[in-house]
Amino acid sequence: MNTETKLWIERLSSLQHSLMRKAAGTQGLQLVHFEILHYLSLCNRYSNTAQALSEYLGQTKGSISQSLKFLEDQAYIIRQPDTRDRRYVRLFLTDKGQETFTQMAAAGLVPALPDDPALNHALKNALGTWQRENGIKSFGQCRSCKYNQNPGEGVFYCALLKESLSAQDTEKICREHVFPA
Amino acid sequence: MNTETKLWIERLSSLQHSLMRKAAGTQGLQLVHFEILHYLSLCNRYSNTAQALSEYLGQTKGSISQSLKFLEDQAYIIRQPDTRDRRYVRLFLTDKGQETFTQMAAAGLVPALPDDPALNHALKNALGTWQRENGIKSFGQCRSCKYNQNPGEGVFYCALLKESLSAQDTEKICREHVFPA
DNA sequence: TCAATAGGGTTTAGATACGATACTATATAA
DNA sequence: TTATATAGTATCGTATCTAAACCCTATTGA
Repeated sequence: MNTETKLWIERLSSLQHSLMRKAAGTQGLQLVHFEILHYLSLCNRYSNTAQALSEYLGQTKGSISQSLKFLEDQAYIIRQPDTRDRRYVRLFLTDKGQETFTQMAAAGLVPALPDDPALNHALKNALGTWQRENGIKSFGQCRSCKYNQNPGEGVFYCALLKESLSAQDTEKICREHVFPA
Repeated sequence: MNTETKLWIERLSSLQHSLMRKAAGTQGLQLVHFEILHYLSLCNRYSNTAQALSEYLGQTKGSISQSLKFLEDQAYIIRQPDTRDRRYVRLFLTDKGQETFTQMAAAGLVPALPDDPALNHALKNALGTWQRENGIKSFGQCRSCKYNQNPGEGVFYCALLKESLSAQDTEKICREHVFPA
């Protein structure tokens, strides 16, 4: 069993946690609120639900539901029932929510990292391993998903959900994301 | 600003959080208790204090103090005042604490990662950058610290605390750790 | 057709973490 | 000797978290 890699990830993880907690505090928000706004600014149109958030953040549905209630009361997000499958409640950032998140991110409160392709590659591998061994969702970008197809120039297609995607769509993170084998 | 690297680290971080929370739950412990036992099993003899734990886990002293009280009441750790500087209270795992932690770790409840030297190297760089730019402690192993010297075969010396270290000592993580420039 | 099952979401209650503050005690510096 | 800095503890109010029970909707299959 390797311990060193986990050590570094744990360390980076707890550092990022405390730094983001501070950043959220400057806007009168809790860490989890910042994380939710962050997720909603990243996820695609299939993944903007409470359940997906619960899986992404590793918290129970109930806890997420409470946080969403707070964020809706404060007008950071809106909740809209899905018209096709009325079990789903779709989540959207309001202008206020988008602006608040952008401010926090742009204020440099969250530390930047050097852009290292080798690091990205290695982290992807590590996450892929966890995903395979623990049955956990990876929430990667569509363009790194095994279901993503590229039939023409700038045209993409999701073989799982059977819908066409724009180039911009493939930058979003998705609940159904699976790494290629 | 690079976003992709941070995304992967956030994802690995929240995954590890929820997996470790589950692992702790199997022993009737909270996540923070598991993290404290973990830290105490890793840190060197200069770093086994409440203050160091507070810095390592990014939580307030008060919160850590409460958790330590619980762990001492349950006989997972003992607290001993330092004889030289009586402001310090040194923390030690009891046999029960060590055994409990070993069980959780060995049960495979915490996912393993592939041992990737490139990943370790890249993570070290990222952490070093954060450390320099945010004045945050890295808590690395002594053998990767700029104060660590190697005057002879298997003999090490800490130039900061001016004490000699064994090879085993240099595997421990230290509150005073600083990456070389 | 209609029960059975599964999935998404909410609510509630109890436990707990967290930040802030005040406080004690020890060591170091001026 | 006084002032300052550091380590730790105790307490209180707020808000989060988990777990469990529950509701609603969609799908399955007999």
